[in-house]
Amino acid sequence: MTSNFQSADDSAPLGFARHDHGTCVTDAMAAAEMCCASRNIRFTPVRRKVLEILLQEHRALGAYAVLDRLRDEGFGSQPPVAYRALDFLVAHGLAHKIEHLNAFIACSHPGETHAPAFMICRLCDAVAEAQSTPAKGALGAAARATGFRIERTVMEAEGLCPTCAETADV
Amino acid sequence: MTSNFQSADDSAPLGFARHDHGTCVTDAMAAAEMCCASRNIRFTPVRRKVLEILLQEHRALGAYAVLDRLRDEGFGSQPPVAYRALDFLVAHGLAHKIEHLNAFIACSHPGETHAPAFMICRLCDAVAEAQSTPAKGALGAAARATGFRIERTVMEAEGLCPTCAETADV
DNA sequence: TTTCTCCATGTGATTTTATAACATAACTGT
DNA sequence: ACAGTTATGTTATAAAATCACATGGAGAAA
Repeated sequence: MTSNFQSADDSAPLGFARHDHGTCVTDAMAAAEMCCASRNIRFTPVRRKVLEILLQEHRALGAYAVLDRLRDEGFGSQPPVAYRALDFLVAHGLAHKIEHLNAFIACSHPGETHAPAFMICRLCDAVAEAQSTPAKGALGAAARATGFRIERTVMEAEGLCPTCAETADV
Repeated sequence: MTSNFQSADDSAPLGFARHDHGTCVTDAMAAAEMCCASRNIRFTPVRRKVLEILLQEHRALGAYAVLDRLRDEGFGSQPPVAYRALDFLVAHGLAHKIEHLNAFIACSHPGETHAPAFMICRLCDAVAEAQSTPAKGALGAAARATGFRIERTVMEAEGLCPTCAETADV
């Protein structure tokens, strides 16, 4: 079990809006292929499969949820298999880790170098990715003031997505 | 093991700068007492002790590191003891969780409502707390644009603190 | 003061998340 | 074809977090 998994068909939340999920997965996979080819990094079957899983589910997925799906597809079934593929995807900007959830999600803007920021709905677990500009905000100012050299940022907002916010309202 | 614990004496990194650690701990504890009293919440011995531990260490500490110290002080030695006290402190703004490290740190600005942002040195693990202004940055703009209602933010910058940046430079 | 209730603590067991260590296989460049 | 490197598979274990339930203490109600 583990996967009651039907969102793969047509529409699913991205940025809290509905969209054509079928082409979105296909397009993203194609973009990832290109990205890996141009950078001479190896987009192996496990890695490809993991990205596909993340894209299809289109929400943050725990490593063990990914692993379940990998096992179903005939890949290795031990944690390192999933973690290694996920680490690869994260390292190359094809996926991101949501620290607050200990979960992973496919990147919405692959290719571009970017500092992602996430909005995470605490009710329905939908996740939207936005671009942050760390250097411009209060954090950037603090870093400049203290001499801290920023290499990577984690920006996650927890709250209510538009849909759940409406429902929650009295 | 577990506690080579001498930073409690005099000076330690806060905001990557040295400061009088003795009075800093005392002052912060006093502020916490006041804060709890005025809010009618119970600042019990375990909770007090955990905050004291975090303040003394003055860096991000894992729950199990805190637990080790609690045991040494004669408190319960099972994980929930530490997690419950930490949850309490976090819930009331007396401490924060650094998601990226699965660790906890005493708040530098207790009392004030605030959206903390952290700068975490990946070499020496020093952590500095700054104030962020989520509503003003790119995240706030994205939230307004999509209708997302932000309740809490996690902002963590990983990189090099001034000291380590110097050392790391060629 | 006694009792009741609520909240906090203590403890054992378990779940979830992540890594270490090592053997095998597959690709890369020569 | 070979050596060197990089990826995969597997066993085992570590680290982080929660569940479930018993006990204890403070304050309110009788």
